[in-house]
Amino acid sequence: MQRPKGTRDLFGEELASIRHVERTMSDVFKRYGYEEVETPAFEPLELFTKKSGESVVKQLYAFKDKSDRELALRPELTAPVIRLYISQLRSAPKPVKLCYFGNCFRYEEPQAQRWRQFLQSGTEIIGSAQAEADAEVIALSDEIMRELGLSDYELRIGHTRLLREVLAHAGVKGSAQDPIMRAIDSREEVRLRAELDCAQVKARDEKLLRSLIALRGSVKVLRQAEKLVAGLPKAKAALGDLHEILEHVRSFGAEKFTIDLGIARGLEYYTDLVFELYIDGVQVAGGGRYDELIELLGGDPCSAVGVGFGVDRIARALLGRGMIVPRERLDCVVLPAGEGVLSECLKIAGELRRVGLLVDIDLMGRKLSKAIAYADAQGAKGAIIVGTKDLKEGKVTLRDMRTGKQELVARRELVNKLKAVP
RNA sequence: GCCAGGGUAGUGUAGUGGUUAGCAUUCGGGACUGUGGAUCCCGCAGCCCGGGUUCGAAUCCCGGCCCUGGCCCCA
Repeated sequence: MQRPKGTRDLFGEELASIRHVERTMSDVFKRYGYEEVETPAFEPLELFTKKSGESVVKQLYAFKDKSDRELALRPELTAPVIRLYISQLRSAPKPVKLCYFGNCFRYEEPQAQRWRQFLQSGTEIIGSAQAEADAEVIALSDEIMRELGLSDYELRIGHTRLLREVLAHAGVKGSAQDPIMRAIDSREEVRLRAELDCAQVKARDEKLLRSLIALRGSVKVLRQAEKLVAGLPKAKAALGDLHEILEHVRSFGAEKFTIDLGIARGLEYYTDLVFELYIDGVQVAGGGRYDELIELLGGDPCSAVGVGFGVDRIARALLGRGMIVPRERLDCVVLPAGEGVLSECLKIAGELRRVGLLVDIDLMGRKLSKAIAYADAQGAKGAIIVGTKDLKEGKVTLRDMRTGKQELVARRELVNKLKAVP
């Protein structure tokens, strides 16, 4: 039997790396005051089509259950978490700060760093329209990367409302902006030109737009952008928002970012701030503000900002750098030597495990020489050899697997003796 | 969905029409009936699936499945 296409079996170093990433994220989320939530792996199909339209159905694992309900495996976690908020937490004290981990599913062709089932994590701040909320989400993302030792990541920050206001000024309104936003996001000159022609954008506005999306760099580019949109108060306000967010980001202690006004995230639900995080050219996280999604999904209008992380991609980046998570070593392996000692071995293993030691025991009925080789192969620090003769005298042999030194220890002292060893 | 390159024991590989499909490693056992990492011996285990061509296919052809990567899109 083969695995379904685009899925993976996880074990060994790779799984250890993923768990390490999850643990680190979980710690940071908690430190920032987020509460963990978990939602079902499948949801009503509508939850995902509402925000992105029918076009996403072909990238969904959508199906009907035995009662003809239209369902889909979740392709991402923001919409389910927002659904949870609307149905269970709408009157919780604001802001509602949630974090989550979970598998997501997309029916796409697998390729590098892209699978049909993958792990996402993330956070959402629901109920705050303040710039400091946007800034906290960015600061948290920065902190996670630094905590993981991936401080050479690239953080790009942009603002979709800025671009949309410029388009609105040029006479392109509402959803007519979407194809243009996608073209901007693709960074393909030809495609953008075609879309702008199609929307009959005037040369002057096109020039303004092109100048804006080409802006990239430090806070200095905000000044240039301000000059460009001087005559457009709404666009200027969007820039002011971005400026304020970045001030707060710096106060939070995150200095390392690039302003990139060409980030559009066309298909997504982002309304204002947008940001993306890259490692070695691979996007590992993305986020932003989405002030319309909650209403779209049937809740009362409410602002929200959040970030999603590609857990597998981040774990892969760690492995790619040789940053392997050291495996916890067994404290000892209990080895029966001779007849009639097995039950005593099982008792010893139980006692040691109950005081928190990492203990294995030979379950293969091996002879002592093979059993010691097994203990060695498992990387155990020590072995406890339980022999017929020693046991009759109420003793067992304690062997240091590294040095090979052995000592006889009274059976009664064994637990305390081992507990004392660091 | 499309494009390119691939699929031989658990892992890594040799094998281009006729081989008991070889090697290394891993795993289990033994030499070594209470002492490991060495050595030697034994054992388990494989041609992705289905058709076709042929006296004969791991090998050639077709289809599918899966893998690696690219397009689209995205984590």
